[in-house]
Amino acid sequence: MDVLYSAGQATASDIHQRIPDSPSYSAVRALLKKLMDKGHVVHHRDGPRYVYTPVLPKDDAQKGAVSRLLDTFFSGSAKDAVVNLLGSKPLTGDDIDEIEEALKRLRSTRSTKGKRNA
Amino acid sequence: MDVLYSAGQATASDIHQRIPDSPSYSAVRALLKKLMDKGHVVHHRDGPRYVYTPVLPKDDAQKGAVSRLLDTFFSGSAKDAVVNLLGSKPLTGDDIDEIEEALKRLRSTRSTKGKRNA
DNA sequence: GCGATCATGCTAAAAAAGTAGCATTTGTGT
DNA sequence: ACACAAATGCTACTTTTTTAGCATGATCGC
Repeated sequence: MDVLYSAGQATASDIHQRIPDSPSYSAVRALLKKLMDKGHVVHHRDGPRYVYTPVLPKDDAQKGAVSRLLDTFFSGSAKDAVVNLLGSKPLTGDDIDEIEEALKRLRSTRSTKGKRNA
Repeated sequence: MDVLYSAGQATASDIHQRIPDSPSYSAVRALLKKLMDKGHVVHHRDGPRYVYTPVLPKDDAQKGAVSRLLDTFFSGSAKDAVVNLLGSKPLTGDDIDEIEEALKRLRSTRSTKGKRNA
Protein backbone atom coordinates (compact mmCIF):
# COMPACT_ATOMS: atom_id res chain seq x y z
CA MET A 1 0.00 0.00 0.00
CA ASP A 2 2.90 2.34 0.67
CA VAL A 3 4.04 1.89 -2.90
CA LEU A 4 0.55 2.50 -4.20
CA TYR A 5 0.11 5.66 -2.17
CA SER A 6 3.55 6.87 -3.09
CA ALA A 7 3.11 6.26 -6.81
CA GLY A 8 -0.63 6.81 -7.00
CA GLN A 9 -0.99 3.60 -8.94
CA ALA A 10 1.23 0.72 -9.96
CA THR A 11 1.37 -2.66 -11.65
CA ALA A 12 2.17 -5.88 -9.85
CA SER A 13 5.73 -5.90 -11.09
CA ASP A 14 6.15 -2.21 -10.25
CA ILE A 15 5.22 -2.99 -6.70
CA HIS A 16 7.42 -6.03 -6.56
CA GLN A 17 10.43 -4.07 -7.75
CA ARG A 18 9.89 -1.12 -5.46
CA ILE A 19 9.67 -3.11 -2.26
CA PRO A 20 13.06 -3.56 -0.64
CA ASP A 21 13.65 -7.16 0.54
CA SER A 22 10.37 -7.98 -1.14
CA PRO A 23 8.83 -11.42 -1.09
CA SER A 24 8.40 -13.26 -4.35
CA TYR A 25 6.47 -11.92 -7.27
CA SER A 26 3.94 -14.65 -6.58
CA ALA A 27 3.42 -13.35 -3.06
CA VAL A 28 2.89 -9.83 -4.31
CA ARG A 29 0.30 -11.02 -6.79
CA ALA A 30 -1.45 -13.08 -4.15
CA LEU A 31 -1.52 -10.12 -1.80
CA LEU A 32 -2.95 -7.85 -4.47
CA LYS A 33 -5.70 -10.36 -5.08
CA LYS A 34 -6.49 -10.38 -1.39
CA LEU A 35 -6.52 -6.61 -1.27
CA MET A 36 -8.94 -6.68 -4.19
CA ASP A 37 -11.18 -9.14 -2.38
CA LYS A 38 -11.14 -6.98 0.71
CA GLY A 39 -11.93 -3.93 -1.38
CA HIS A 40 -8.78 -2.01 -0.48
CA VAL A 41 -7.62 -1.66 -4.05
CA VAL A 42 -9.17 -1.75 -7.51
CA HIS A 43 -7.53 -2.41 -10.83
CA HIS A 44 -8.13 -1.57 -14.44
CA ARG A 45 -6.60 -3.04 -17.54
CA ASP A 46 -3.81 -1.22 -19.28
CA GLY A 47 -2.84 -3.24 -22.29
CA PRO A 48 -1.69 -6.65 -21.16
CA ARG A 49 -1.49 -5.84 -17.46
CA TYR A 50 -3.42 -4.55 -14.49
CA VAL A 51 -2.84 -1.20 -12.89
CA TYR A 52 -3.79 -1.14 -9.23
CA THR A 53 -5.15 1.85 -7.38
CA PRO A 54 -5.93 2.24 -3.69
CA VAL A 55 -9.60 2.76 -2.87
CA LEU A 56 -9.17 4.85 0.25
CA PRO A 57 -8.24 8.37 -0.89
CA LYS A 58 -4.65 9.33 -0.26
CA ASP A 59 -5.63 12.12 2.09
CA ASP A 60 -7.51 9.72 4.31
CA ALA A 61 -4.71 7.20 4.40
CA GLN A 62 -2.26 9.99 5.08
CA LYS A 63 -4.32 11.22 7.97
CA GLY A 64 -4.32 7.79 9.54
CA ALA A 65 -0.61 7.28 8.98
CA VAL A 66 0.31 10.65 10.43
CA SER A 67 -1.94 10.09 13.40
CA ARG A 68 -0.35 6.71 14.07
CA LEU A 69 3.14 8.12 13.80
CA LEU A 70 2.29 10.94 16.17
CA ASP A 71 0.91 8.52 18.74
CA THR A 72 3.80 6.10 18.47
CA PHE A 73 6.71 8.49 18.54
CA PHE A 74 5.52 11.92 19.62
CA SER A 75 2.97 11.28 22.36
CA GLY A 76 0.37 12.60 19.98
CA SER A 77 1.97 16.04 19.91
CA ALA A 78 1.99 17.65 16.47
CA LYS A 79 4.22 20.36 17.83
CA ASP A 80 6.92 17.89 18.85
CA ALA A 81 6.71 16.27 15.44
CA VAL A 82 7.09 19.59 13.66
CA VAL A 83 10.09 20.59 15.75
CA ASN A 84 11.65 17.21 15.03
CA LEU A 85 11.00 17.55 11.31
CA LEU A 86 12.56 20.99 11.23
CA GLY A 87 15.74 19.49 12.57
CA SER A 88 15.76 16.29 10.60
CA LYS A 89 16.19 17.43 7.03
CA PRO A 90 17.86 20.40 5.43
CA LEU A 91 15.35 23.01 4.32
CA THR A 92 15.78 25.68 1.71
CA GLY A 93 15.16 29.30 2.53
CA ASP A 94 11.97 29.15 0.52
CA ASP A 95 10.82 26.16 2.53
CA ILE A 96 11.31 28.10 5.74
CA ASP A 97 9.44 31.04 4.31
CA GLU A 98 6.51 28.84 3.40
CA ILE A 99 6.38 27.37 6.85
CA GLU A 100 6.56 30.83 8.28
CA GLU A 101 3.58 31.87 6.22
CA ALA A 102 1.61 28.83 7.29
CA LEU A 103 2.37 29.75 10.87
CA LYS A 104 1.23 33.29 10.28
CA ARG A 105 -2.03 32.08 8.79
CA LEU A 106 -2.48 29.84 11.80
CA ARG A 107 -2.03 32.70 14.22
CA SER A 108 -4.48 34.92 12.42
CA THR A 109 -7.05 32.16 12.47
CA ARG A 110 -6.77 31.68 16.21
CA SER A 111 -9.63 33.54 17.98
CA THR A 112 -8.86 37.15 18.76
CA LYS A 113 -5.39 38.61 18.69
CA GLY A 114 -3.21 38.85 21.76
CA LYS A 115 -4.65 35.73 23.39
CA ARG A 116 -2.12 33.17 24.55
CA ASN A 117 -3.98 29.86 24.85
CA ALA A 118 -6.37 27.67 22.90
CA MET B 1 6.72 -2.62 18.04
CA ASP B 2 4.54 0.47 17.88
CA VAL B 3 3.25 -0.29 21.35
CA LEU B 4 6.77 -0.84 22.63
CA TYR B 5 8.03 2.41 21.18
CA SER B 6 5.01 4.28 22.38
CA ALA B 7 5.22 2.93 25.92
CA GLY B 8 8.97 2.46 26.08
CA GLN B 9 8.45 -1.01 27.44
CA ALA B 10 5.55 -3.35 28.02
CA THR B 11 4.50 -6.81 29.11
CA ALA B 12 2.92 -9.35 26.81
CA SER B 13 -0.55 -8.67 28.14
CA ASP B 14 0.03 -4.90 27.95
CA ILE B 15 0.80 -5.27 24.30
CA HIS B 16 -2.12 -7.56 23.70
CA GLN B 17 -4.54 -5.15 25.30
CA ARG B 18 -3.20 -2.09 23.54
CA ILE B 19 -3.46 -3.49 20.04
CA PRO B 20 -6.81 -2.75 18.43
CA ASP B 21 -8.28 -5.81 16.68
CA SER B 22 -5.38 -7.73 18.10
CA PRO B 23 -4.81 -11.42 17.47
CA SER B 24 -4.92 -13.81 20.37
CA TYR B 25 -2.73 -13.53 23.42
CA SER B 26 -1.00 -16.67 22.17
CA ALA B 27 -0.13 -14.96 18.91
CA VAL B 28 1.29 -11.96 20.71
CA ARG B 29 3.46 -14.19 22.88
CA ALA B 30 4.63 -16.16 19.86
CA LEU B 31 5.50 -12.96 18.05
CA LEU B 32 7.43 -11.63 21.01
CA LYS B 33 9.42 -14.82 21.11
CA LYS B 34 10.22 -14.41 17.44
CA LEU B 35 11.24 -10.82 17.96
CA MET B 36 13.51 -12.02 20.75
CA ASP B 37 15.06 -14.62 18.48
CA LYS B 38 15.64 -12.01 15.81
CA GLY B 39 17.17 -9.70 18.36
CA HIS B 40 14.67 -6.90 17.89
CA VAL B 41 13.57 -6.89 21.52
CA VAL B 42 14.98 -7.97 24.86
CA HIS B 43 13.17 -8.74 28.08
CA HIS B 44 13.91 -8.72 31.77
CA ARG B 45 11.99 -10.25 34.62
CA ASP B 46 9.75 -8.07 36.73
CA GLY B 47 8.23 -10.28 39.35
CA PRO B 48 6.27 -13.01 37.68
CA ARG B 49 6.33 -11.55 34.18
CA TYR B 50 8.60 -10.32 31.45
CA VAL B 51 8.94 -6.72 30.45
CA TYR B 52 9.92 -6.29 26.83
CA THR B 53 12.05 -3.48 25.47
CA PRO B 54 12.97 -2.68 21.87
CA VAL B 55 16.65 -3.02 21.06
CA LEU B 56 16.84 -0.33 18.39
CA PRO B 57 16.84 3.04 20.20
CA LYS B 58 13.63 4.99 19.85
CA ASP B 59 15.36 7.82 18.03
CA ASP B 60 16.61 5.48 15.36
CA ALA B 61 13.24 3.81 14.88
CA GLN B 62 11.61 7.22 14.78
CA LYS B 63 13.98 8.41 12.13
CA GLY B 64 13.15 5.44 9.96
CA ALA B 65 9.42 5.80 10.50
CA VAL B 66 9.43 9.52 9.72
CA SER B 67 11.52 8.95 6.64
CA ARG B 68 9.15 6.28 5.39
CA LEU B 69 6.12 8.48 6.00
CA LEU B 70 7.73 11.37 4.19
CA ASP B 71 8.51 9.21 1.19
CA THR B 72 5.08 7.59 1.07
CA PHE B 73 2.88 10.63 1.50
CA PHE B 74 4.94 13.77 1.05
CA SER B 75 7.31 13.02 -1.82
CA GLY B 76 10.10 13.17 0.72
CA SER B 77 9.45 16.82 1.47
CA ALA B 78 9.74 17.71 5.15
CA LYS B 79 8.33 21.14 4.36
CA ASP B 80 5.11 19.67 2.98
CA ALA B 81 4.80 17.43 6.02
CA VAL B 82 5.25 20.34 8.40
CA VAL B 83 2.66 22.46 6.61
CA ASN B 84 0.27 19.52 6.73
CA LEU B 85 0.89 18.97 10.42
CA LEU B 86 0.25 22.61 11.19
CA GLY B 87 -3.19 22.26 9.67
CA SER B 88 -4.07 18.86 11.03
CA LYS B 89 -4.27 19.38 14.75
CA PRO B 90 -5.16 22.34 16.91
CA LEU B 91 -2.08 23.93 18.43
CA THR B 92 -1.91 26.09 21.51
CA GLY B 93 -0.34 29.52 21.35
CA ASP B 94 2.64 28.18 23.24
CA ASP B 95 3.04 25.44 20.66
CA ILE B 96 3.15 28.00 17.90
CA ASP B 97 5.66 30.04 19.82
CA GLU B 98 7.92 27.02 20.22
CA ILE B 99 7.75 26.25 16.55
CA GLU B 100 8.50 29.87 15.80
CA GLU B 101 11.59 29.67 17.95
CA ALA B 102 12.73 26.48 16.28
CA LEU B 103 12.32 28.23 12.95
CA LYS B 104 14.33 31.19 14.20
CA ARG B 105 17.12 28.89 15.34
CA LEU B 106 17.04 27.24 11.94
CA ARG B 107 17.40 30.54 10.13
CA SER B 108 20.30 31.66 12.29
CA THR B 109 22.07 28.38 11.62
CA ARG B 110 21.74 28.74 7.88
CA SER B 111 24.94 30.27 6.52
CA THR B 112 24.99 34.07 6.51
CA LYS B 113 21.91 36.21 6.99
CA GLY B 114 19.95 37.56 4.11
CA LYS B 115 20.69 34.63 1.81
CA ARG B 116 17.73 33.03 0.18
CA ASN B 117 18.81 29.51 -0.73
CA ALA B 118 20.51 26.48 0.72
C1' DG C 1 0.16 -13.64 -39.48
C1' DC C 2 3.46 -15.45 -36.26
C1' DG C 3 6.53 -15.97 -32.79
C1' DA C 4 8.28 -13.98 -28.68
C1' DT C 5 7.31 -11.74 -24.55
C1' DC C 6 4.94 -10.59 -20.66
C1' DA C 7 1.14 -10.72 -17.36
C1' DT C 8 -2.44 -13.20 -15.71
C1' DG C 9 -5.32 -17.40 -13.66
C1' DC C 10 -4.68 -21.24 -11.35
C1' DT C 11 -2.95 -25.15 -8.54
C1' DA C 12 -0.28 -27.59 -5.24
C1' DA C 13 3.07 -27.58 -1.81
C1' DA C 14 6.09 -25.41 1.79
C1' DA C 15 6.67 -22.01 5.30
C1' DA C 16 4.97 -18.96 8.65
C1' DA C 17 1.59 -17.10 11.71
C1' DG C 18 -2.16 -17.71 14.67
C1' DT C 19 -4.71 -20.56 18.08
C1' DA C 20 -5.89 -23.36 22.13
C1' DG C 21 -4.66 -25.64 26.10
C1' DC C 22 -2.10 -27.40 29.86
C1' DA C 23 1.73 -28.12 33.06
C1' DT C 24 4.99 -25.38 35.57
C1' DT C 25 6.68 -21.41 37.92
C1' DT C 26 6.12 -17.02 40.38
C1' DG C 27 3.90 -13.98 43.26
C1' DT C 28 -0.20 -12.34 46.27
C1' DG C 29 -3.17 -12.36 50.07
C1' DT C 30 -5.10 -14.68 53.95
C1' DA D 1 1.77 -22.46 54.89
C1' DC D 2 -1.74 -22.55 51.65
C1' DA D 3 -4.86 -21.61 48.16
C1' DC D 4 -5.38 -18.64 44.38
C1' DA D 5 -4.17 -15.82 40.55
C1' DA D 6 -1.25 -14.77 36.85
C1' DA D 7 2.50 -15.48 33.51
C1' DT D 8 5.52 -18.49 31.31
C1' DG D 9 7.27 -22.81 28.53
C1' DC D 10 5.74 -25.87 25.63
C1' DT D 11 3.10 -28.62 22.26
C1' DA D 12 -0.17 -29.91 18.83
C1' DC D 13 -3.25 -28.06 15.55
C1' DT D 14 -5.48 -24.74 12.23
C1' DT D 15 -5.26 -21.05 9.24
C1' DT D 16 -2.92 -17.88 6.44
C1' DT D 17 0.88 -16.49 3.70
C1' DT D 18 4.50 -17.43 0.68
C1' DT D 19 6.37 -19.94 -2.99
C1' DA D 20 7.10 -22.15 -7.57
C1' DG D 21 5.41 -23.41 -11.82
C1' DC D 22 2.61 -23.95 -15.75
C1' DA D 23 -1.26 -23.06 -18.97
C1' DT D 24 -3.91 -19.29 -20.97
C1' DG D 25 -4.65 -14.80 -22.94
C1' DA D 26 -2.89 -10.18 -24.55
C1' DT D 27 0.49 -7.24 -26.81
C1' DC D 28 4.52 -6.00 -29.60
C1' DG D 29 7.80 -6.38 -33.40
C1' DC D 30 8.89 -8.47 -37.59
